[in-house]
Amino acid sequence: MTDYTVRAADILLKTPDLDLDDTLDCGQAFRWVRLADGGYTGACMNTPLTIRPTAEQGVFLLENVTEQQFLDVWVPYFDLGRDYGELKRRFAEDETLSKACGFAGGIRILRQDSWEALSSFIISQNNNIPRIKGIIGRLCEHYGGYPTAEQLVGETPESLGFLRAGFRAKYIVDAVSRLQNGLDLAETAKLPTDDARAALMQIKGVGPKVADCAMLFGMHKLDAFPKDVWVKRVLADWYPDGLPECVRGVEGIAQQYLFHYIRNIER
DNA sequence: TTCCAGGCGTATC
DNA sequence: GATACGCATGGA
Repeated sequence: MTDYTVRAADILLKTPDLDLDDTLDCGQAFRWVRLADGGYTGACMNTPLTIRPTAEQGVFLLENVTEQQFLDVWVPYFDLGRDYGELKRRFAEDETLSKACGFAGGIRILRQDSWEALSSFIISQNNNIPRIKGIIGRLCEHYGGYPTAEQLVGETPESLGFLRAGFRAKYIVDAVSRLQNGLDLAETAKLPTDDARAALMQIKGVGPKVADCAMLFGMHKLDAFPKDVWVKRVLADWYPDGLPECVRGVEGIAQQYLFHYIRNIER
């Protein structure tokens, strides 16, 4: 379902069901910057990438990427092993989901680094997307890339004042401390979703919503279903009796289509 | 100016 | 367990 060719220092990727705006600017990752030609520049932790659409539908250029790097980093990052076409056909039996998939059919769930996702969504709480991007931008500028938890050891809410993250700074500090004292995100990712959620919620500032975002976007646990203010509206308006059968096991993917849909039609 | 944002901790019942 | 309120900051 996904084909690619090596072209000089670049990779030419041919894949259906990917749209860069839908996937890289839909509120699941906060570091991708849109370029004038519709391309994006960003990174997975500290592996940088510029990806651009080409004149041909469904064909993308990944610049300065080796074949090894493509296979090791970007195939998993863009979840290229999963058939989203098949998924959308399953979702089509539900009227609202069908509309959401029609609105932005090029959404994919990125496999982000677990620490980057966890810390990003700690920052996201009671915050808006432009400002989340600002805080994370200052963080990366200061550390010359997204800092690992180890790099943040020794920081205090005061020393992180330059982020202007407000009350969230102390939550980042607590997360770093937990990771230094036995909480292992790679091990947590192997737990059943309910157990992983409980483990993450030991961190101050991590409630059910942030935990589910960390699991969905940073651990690729597709049954995690983050309920933010927008998704609560979706549930109240369209699914008062619960989610449809067709999303079972991949509730998180459905969540992202619905989140993007309601955010863009209700404004 | 006021309201609100990909929520959560705390107090209170 | 449910509900009410404060919280840092800044975009709209």
